[in-house]
Order: sequence, then C-alpha cells, then structure tokens
Amino acid sequence: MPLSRADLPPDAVDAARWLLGKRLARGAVAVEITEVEAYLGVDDPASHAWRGPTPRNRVMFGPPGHLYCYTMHGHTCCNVVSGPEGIAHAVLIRAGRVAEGEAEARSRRGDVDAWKLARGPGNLTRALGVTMADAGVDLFNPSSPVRLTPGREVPDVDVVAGPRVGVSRAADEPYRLWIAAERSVSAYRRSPRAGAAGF
DNA sequence: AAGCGGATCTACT
DNA sequence: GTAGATCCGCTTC
Repeated sequence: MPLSRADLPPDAVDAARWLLGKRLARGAVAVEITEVEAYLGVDDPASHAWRGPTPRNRVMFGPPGHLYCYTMHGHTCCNVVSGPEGIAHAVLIRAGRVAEGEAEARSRRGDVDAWKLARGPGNLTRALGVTMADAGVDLFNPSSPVRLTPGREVPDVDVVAGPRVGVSRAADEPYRLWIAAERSVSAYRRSPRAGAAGF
C-alpha cells in the first residue's frame, strides 16, 4: 500500500512523529528517516513562515504533502509541508539512514562511513540528490522526482524528543524528534544567539 | 544598494 | 570543542 496524503497528520509535531521510519526516495536512493524537527508555521518564531509569506517560503503556505526546500550556507535543506493550508506547518528532515541506492548516495557524498551518508539536513539532501529544482513537488504523486514511501513502524519507546538544533528563538521547545540508538542522528548544537537554557 | 544573520558542515586542536 | 568557509534572503537605508 502506498502512503496517502490523508495519512499525514496536519499538526507539524504529529506529522514529525509519523514521518519517523518512513522513507524519502529520489532516483535510486531511499533514506529511512531517523531525525526530524517540527516548525509550527505562523505561530512559531523559529519558523521561516513566522513573518508571513515571502517568495522563499510560499510553498509552506500551500497544500500539505509538498516539499519545501531552502538553501543556507551553501546547502539545501528540505521539509515536508503539513496542513492545514495557510498555517504553514512543516517538518524539517534532519537525518536518515540510507536504505537503498548506497552506491549512488556515495557517489555524491564521497568516502564516508555508511551511517554518515545522510547525517544532518545538508548531507541528507546531498545523498538523495535533492536540490532547489525539487522545491514544491508533491511527495504523494508517484511520478514526482521525490516521494514519501512506507518504511518501518517505530514504537513509541524508541522515540526521543528534545530542543531543535541551531535555532535562536523558541530554543527550548522539544520539537525535535529522533529514533534513539540511531547513529545517523546528528549532534545537538545550541545556537549561540539563543539565551541560556530555560529550565 | 548594502548589511546582517542563519533550521550547516568540515577540519583541526 | 572551536573556528572558518560560504552565500542567499530579508530588512533597512
């Protein structure tokens, strides 16, 4: 059974949990998602959508199930837009484990350990070959260059939550979810601009 | 028209 | 653990 758009929860945190264990596929490469971050659109000061629509973030304000891509520091990062339309909830795909097409992924990433091929959002897009040209594609359309496909069920006891990496606002919200004991999960770094940890 | 700041990565100590 | 490369979008002038 292919995944359907109706399976994707509208709330970004729910969508993030749902995406763990699913696969993101492009060309011969498929990555099993191991680490994600939820961004709550217009209600989230850490989201690119917080200040409203711009040419860059317009995909996030569109229908769910599409790919929001952006570049920073010379890297491409990609998000799954959730719903409802106009609220701009999205889930950043931070890391994954290459499940298919390791040779093709390695041709782009070079000679690194297998668990590092898609570790970190920039490395993940490089391993898959995702670029800004893929921005806005429908992840549930089988003829799209990038697709979401079924993976494995991840039990709740294997899922850990914590603060998002590198954000300077809302830096303590536990909107980052990952699979415990997965080596492909990237290291936590707090933004130097975020205040002291607020416990 | 220019400056600033960032949802990063790698290398080096 | 820390520093530097690197570059585009958004804000402000």
